[in-house]
Amino acid sequence: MEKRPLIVLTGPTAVGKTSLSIQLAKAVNGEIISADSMQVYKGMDIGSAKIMPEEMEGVPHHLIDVLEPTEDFNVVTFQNLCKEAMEGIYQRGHIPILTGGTGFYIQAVLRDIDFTSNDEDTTYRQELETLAKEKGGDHLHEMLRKVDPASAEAIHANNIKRVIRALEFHQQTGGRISEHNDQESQKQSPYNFAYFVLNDDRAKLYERIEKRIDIMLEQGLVEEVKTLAEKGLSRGYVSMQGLGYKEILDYLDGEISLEEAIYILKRDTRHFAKRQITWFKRESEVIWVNKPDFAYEEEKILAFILKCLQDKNIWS
RNA sequence: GGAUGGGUUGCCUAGCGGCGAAGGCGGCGGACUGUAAAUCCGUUACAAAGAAACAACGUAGGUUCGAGUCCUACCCCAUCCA
Repeated sequence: MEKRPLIVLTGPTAVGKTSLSIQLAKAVNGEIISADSMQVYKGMDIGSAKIMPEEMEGVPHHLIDVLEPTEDFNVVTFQNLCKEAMEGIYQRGHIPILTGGTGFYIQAVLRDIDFTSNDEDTTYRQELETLAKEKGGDHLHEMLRKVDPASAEAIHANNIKRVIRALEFHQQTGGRISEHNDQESQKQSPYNFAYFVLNDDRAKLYERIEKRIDIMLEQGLVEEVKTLAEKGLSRGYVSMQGLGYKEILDYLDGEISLEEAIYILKRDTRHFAKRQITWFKRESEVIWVNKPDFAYEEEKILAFILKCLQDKNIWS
């Protein structure tokens, strides 16, 4: 079977993915799928730096504004929605462009990772969470060591979320997540893809991040979060874990000053960008696009991307 | 001018005679396969392939086997009083 084409355009937060993605989509007659864990939520526009309809220039966008902030979102949901969107795009004879900064989500689709979807039952997970609170992370880690030593070796005892997932996996499937992960990591992508990572000098990137946050505040980030809070959204929700939301929520709750909230937001966004870069460095077959190499000119970057697509024979 | 508190590695801060100096922040690096904008780990004077040695305690002296820690003088900072 012939592999279908897929373009990935990603990079750390605030590098300028959105604007480039529009130009690219227009050049290749593509449709954009957002690989972003926050832009899926309605009413979370400013803090997630969501693209607005008037900025789309007629390019179709998918997976933006599809969930209420009260709903949970995770890789599996993303994977399903994304595949669905891709089917439609292929049927229309277009090429999907996966854009967004959530590396894990991109990987899930690109490598078609199998998450052995089990039921939605979260009681065991909740059990483990209370157990962790009562007996500590080391206790859970010991439990894991007994059923899946390789995972216990790989996952630090303090990383309770991942220890819990490994235990949950074992409980649900009877297998070991370490073995499952090994298998999945061998997989070849079912797509004929090109994976671009837009990047910039670290100092420049950090400058852009801080400037963007200042703009978000001017645009009314605090008001946006206040509106969400009035609807009953609190830190317990997945959506409220987003940068810009949790910090402002703390401010609105009177736990920290606005000044502190902004400081923390900027700092954590810098950290986040660094983590994204670390992720992309580890991904294989990525094409790095460093903005300074192109004198920061979007036309030059676009020309380079188009040339890569040709060389890779994406449309064969 | 006087009183008091203080000057420790990029910043904050611990230390109360054994310090080859703890911790936090920031910086840098890394992990990640159903919460991923989440969660977690490592590292951090300089030079070096590595070992050893040397590298931060305002300055200058002194006491002591040994001083960031005690004493003296001086410089600077903060607060208060004139």
